[in-house]
Amino acid sequence: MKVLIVEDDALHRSYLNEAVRTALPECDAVLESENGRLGEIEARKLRAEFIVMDLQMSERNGIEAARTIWRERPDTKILFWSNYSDEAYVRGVSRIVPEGATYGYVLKSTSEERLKLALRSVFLESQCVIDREVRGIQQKGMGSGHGLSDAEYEILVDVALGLTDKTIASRKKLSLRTVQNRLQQLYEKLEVYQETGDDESRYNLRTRAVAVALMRRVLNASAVERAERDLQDDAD
Amino acid sequence: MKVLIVEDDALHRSYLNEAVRTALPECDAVLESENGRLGEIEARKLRAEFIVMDLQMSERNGIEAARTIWRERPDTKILFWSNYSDEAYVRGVSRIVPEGATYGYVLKSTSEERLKLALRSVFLESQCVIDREVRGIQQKGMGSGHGLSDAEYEILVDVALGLTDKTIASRKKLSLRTVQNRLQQLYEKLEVYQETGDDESRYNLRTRAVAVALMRRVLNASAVERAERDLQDDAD
DNA sequence: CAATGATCTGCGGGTTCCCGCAGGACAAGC
DNA sequence: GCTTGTCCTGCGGGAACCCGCAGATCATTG
Repeated sequence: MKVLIVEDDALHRSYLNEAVRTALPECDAVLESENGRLGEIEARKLRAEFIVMDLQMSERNGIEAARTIWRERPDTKILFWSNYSDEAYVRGVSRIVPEGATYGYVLKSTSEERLKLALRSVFLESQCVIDREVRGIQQKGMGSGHGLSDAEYEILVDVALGLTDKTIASRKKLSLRTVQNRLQQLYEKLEVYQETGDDESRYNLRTRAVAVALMRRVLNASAVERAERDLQDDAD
Repeated sequence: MKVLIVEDDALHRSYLNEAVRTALPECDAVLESENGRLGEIEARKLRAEFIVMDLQMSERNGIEAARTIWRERPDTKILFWSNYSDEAYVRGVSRIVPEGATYGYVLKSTSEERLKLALRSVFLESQCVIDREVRGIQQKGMGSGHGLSDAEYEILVDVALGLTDKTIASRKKLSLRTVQNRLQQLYEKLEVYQETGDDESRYNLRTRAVAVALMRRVLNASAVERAERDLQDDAD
């Protein structure tokens, strides 16, 4: 049994290494990579079955790395180990996990016990382990209150990329008006409106929505980057 | 001599603690806070002269904490200790450092030696120490090539907040047309234009500029948050 | 002084956005 | 069947945007 660690912070890397060794005595090799790009290569070379991986790394972040790894072998078990439970990351992860794959998502702030437990649960028992806090974020998506539906999130990303309504319409095969309707929904969900209708201090709703999404951590730079690549890709 | 550590990651916190104790044997107390808000309170209570502090923390980030601390006692010596050298952070820091204050900016990836050296230089010799990599980013601002001037950065932030041209004009006491001119400059610097002028795949320049700035790390969520607070403040 | 350049400002137009109103498609329920 | 609800679509107008053209200010330089 071999475990691959993908993490760019040296301190956390050695901490993880130690945790893996003590939590999984049946493991006979622990490999390390220090960013997503190297992680992918190592995983391919190793045919790794068990990976624990950071999100937010410099070269290529965890989500992108995980996506290509899972594309090659969907049965790989991956434990994500992240600083934050931002909606953008949580959404990003659950968007790429293949049908029936087992994975975990634990925060770096959780205790060593919980981490070790998660390692055993995910790797040995093929059980998905998601931190309570992360779970909360995940469900906001469906909950009636605020929290964006998939359609709304999609359009948010397109807008954040800087596309026009018309472009979005043709990409998504929708009428212009439909796109604008969805934008309207999005504005409501994000509670974006013209503010003091007076004469001053108005907003450009489109960019304001992006700002609010950023501040609420619904969106972040790496989500935009991922969308950008997808855009370049299907530009053929 | 007392040193205050403000850092939300437990591992890094204890690593820092150790580094401070060995690098500064003349130091007789090392205190710790685990986010910006608590750090401010602790600094005030302690009348701390020496602080080493993380940027990107949950409750209140390092830049905001440093700003209030420096407002109360501008002679406080602060060593920033950050994961990234994003332009947004570098700019954020140099924007708040008071006249003649001494500070440092080192990356978490630098060696233990360099860290200890920086601790001694900043705290004992009142010498500013800025990592080479960070320095590079800092100078891009003035360098002829790309890299935004202050005027351009200012307008970028206002746009990213979601303000209208007109609103920006009245806030900055400029004519509408001037604001639009600066936007034009900004678009050029960010290399943002309509792309394939054909019929498809056009951009909304305004939001596209924000997207590009995000991807180039000129802007990030906390920069937007800071701007948002400033906006609320001078709304009187 | 004249000349050059950078910056601010106004005008005018074409385009895009924001959004109310209104009609059509389709499903669920009394 | 009729109603109610949700979603997509078109029309039209007012506002905001992008931007070329042009005049005005101000600093620098030969």
